Amino acid sequence: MDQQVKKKATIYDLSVLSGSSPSTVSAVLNGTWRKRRIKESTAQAILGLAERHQYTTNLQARGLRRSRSGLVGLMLPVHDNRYFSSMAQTFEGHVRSRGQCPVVVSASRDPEEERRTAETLISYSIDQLFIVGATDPDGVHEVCESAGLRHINIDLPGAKAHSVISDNYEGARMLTEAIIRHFGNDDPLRPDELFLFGGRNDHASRERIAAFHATKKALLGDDPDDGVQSSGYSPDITLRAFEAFCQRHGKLPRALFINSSINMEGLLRFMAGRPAEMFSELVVGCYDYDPFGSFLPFPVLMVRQNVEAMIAKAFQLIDEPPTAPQTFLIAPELIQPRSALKGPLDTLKDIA
Amino acid sequence: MDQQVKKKATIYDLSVLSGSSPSTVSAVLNGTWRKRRIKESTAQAILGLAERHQYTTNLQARGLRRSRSGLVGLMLPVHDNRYFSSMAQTFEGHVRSRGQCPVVVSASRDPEEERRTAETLISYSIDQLFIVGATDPDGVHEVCESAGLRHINIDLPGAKAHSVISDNYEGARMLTEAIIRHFGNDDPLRPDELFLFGGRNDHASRERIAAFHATKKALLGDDPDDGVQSSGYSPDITLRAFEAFCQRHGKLPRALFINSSINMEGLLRFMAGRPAEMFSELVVGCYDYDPFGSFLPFPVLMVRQNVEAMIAKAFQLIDEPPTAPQTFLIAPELIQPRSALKGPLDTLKDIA
DNA sequence: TGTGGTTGCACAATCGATGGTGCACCAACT
DNA sequence: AGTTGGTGCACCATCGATTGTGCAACCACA
Repeated sequence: MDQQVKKKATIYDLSVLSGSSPSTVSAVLNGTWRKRRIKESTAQAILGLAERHQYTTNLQARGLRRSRSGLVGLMLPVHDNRYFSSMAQTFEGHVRSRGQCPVVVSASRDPEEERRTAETLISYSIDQLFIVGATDPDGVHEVCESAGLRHINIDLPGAKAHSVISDNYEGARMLTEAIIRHFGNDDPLRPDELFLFGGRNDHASRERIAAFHATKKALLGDDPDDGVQSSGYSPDITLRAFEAFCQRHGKLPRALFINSSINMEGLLRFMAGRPAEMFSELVVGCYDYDPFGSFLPFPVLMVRQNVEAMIAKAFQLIDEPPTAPQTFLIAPELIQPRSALKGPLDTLKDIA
Repeated sequence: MDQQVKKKATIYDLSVLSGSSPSTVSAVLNGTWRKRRIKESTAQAILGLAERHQYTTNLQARGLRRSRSGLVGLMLPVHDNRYFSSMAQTFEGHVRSRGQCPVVVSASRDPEEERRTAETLISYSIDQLFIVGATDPDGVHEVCESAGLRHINIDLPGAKAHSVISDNYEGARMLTEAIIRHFGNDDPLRPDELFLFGGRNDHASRERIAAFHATKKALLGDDPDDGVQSSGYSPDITLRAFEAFCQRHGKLPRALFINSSINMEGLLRFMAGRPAEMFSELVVGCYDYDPFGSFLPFPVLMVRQNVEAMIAKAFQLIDEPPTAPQTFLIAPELIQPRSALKGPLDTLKDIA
């Protein structure tokens, strides 16, 4: 029964208790004591005291002095999405294995919020910032740059810092081809039976749309002008796009290329309340992998972006001495329908 | 073209530039200047300077002085799961609207890691900690308590701090009943045709299992002893549980109660590679809601825990003066198959 | 005994902001 | 003239750690 809200022990407390100076205590506790030629026995004594008094370093004080914090930031567009949440999961593993503290925040795809968020993190002297799927990566770059903060873009590239992104063109090419081939030669797909939903004016969408277009043209001979229905990264807008489409055409197309799992949720909303039969012939390709999405009642081909490789590459790059900004492509993988892949959670141990 | 890595401006820089003292600058910049009877014109001058020199407060310094940081922590078991990631999303909204900075980290359901993580966050002087689904809430409590940190349990209750959890008994009761009723009277379910998979020795699992048991008994007259197959919170262990079950019984039961979406992923793994027909008669109830999970090729009844209400209640409690630890139940909701509900992302604006 | 090299540590400045206290100055009033 | 009561701000200690520097004490050796 110690006193309830006992103030945390500081190096000064330990200094008094041990009879050493605060600087000695500090050196012992942060591991630099050999360099400072502190006697082994002194060190042991202080370590013992620290243990007994449950000393923990005040990291704000250390951070202030060293002007870095041991925090490493990950800025996501949103949390609530398997693609981004698996990034967070993977990121955490990397950061922890380096003995630092991960900090994950989201910025809602709002350029203003992205910059504000970066600024806030900088005010806490974070050591590095991983910028995922930013709407305005170069805006965030400015903020980081002027604070001398190491940073890197992931998922969506910027012009002013290194970027690690998935090979969206190749992924979309594979996906489009797989959708088309799925129909075989008996009843082949016609150009006006395959539409792309989702997407926005960002690099990933542009690449995917370009590959979609080119692949359709190459394999089906044509791609009508209205083959792409932009609907941002919003389930509701995507829902409305499907409704509008049905209004115009009387039915859904036979095949869909869906730009992201978020747009895929728009399709779910469209399905809700409509008879399952309406979708029994549908074939869907979805850029992004979601285990549940892979088992829907119609064939869903998915593209799994290689999150582990992207994060690993990003960590490698962020430590290297700076060079001219470059974009690195990571190959994604085509996933067949009804696939339940392992994810970052599988590395955690669990008990039954 | 300022110098590349210009040091950030401090109140001392502005103090020199403005001819005022650092304390005056500080007061102006943190908004306490009226209380300190600083002249309006002085304040304006300093604010102008701050603007021009892109001053931003060093939050580590402020945090050191005030011994709090403006950071609010959320400790999750894992990120990569829609239940927890929607918590993170909702949490962020609340924290930001209070002008603080959210920090989301995961602790892998490992009691040791949970305590370490809490300790790290405390070392950064976070202001509050929301502990979600902790394996050892009371262990984390000790750590927080002895640092005088306000904290609250969510999803899994602790004995030593307030807890906000979903009403697992009632949720599981509704779910079990809905599964049973789903079969109607033509070909009613028999007691040995409904099994529970997943779960562990935590409060939520125990409640759900109890309700499952009681409801089965009440509606079907009996519940055989092996009606519950614990498999922790791991897709792979759950997969193996399904395989073992099939080994023993030659087939899956007609109906499944699945303890969480993580265990549900175990079912997906079991489905992968097996013929779809094997599951055409299956009826599943899943505790947790996942939009994609709701549209699987067989009926999936789901229980959506009311994340928004839980987080809101938690924020309310954490600000109240402390009283004896209490557990608050939040009613979950039974979700019919093929439902695509709105989530926290729907509050974000998006452009097409 | 004097010189030189090590050992082992203490001293003190510093990181940037905060907030209690004190004080000069001026106006108004007795 | 002396007292009272604002105004408007400056001074300075403080939060807890880090780190460059200085210096006694001791040993060895000539």
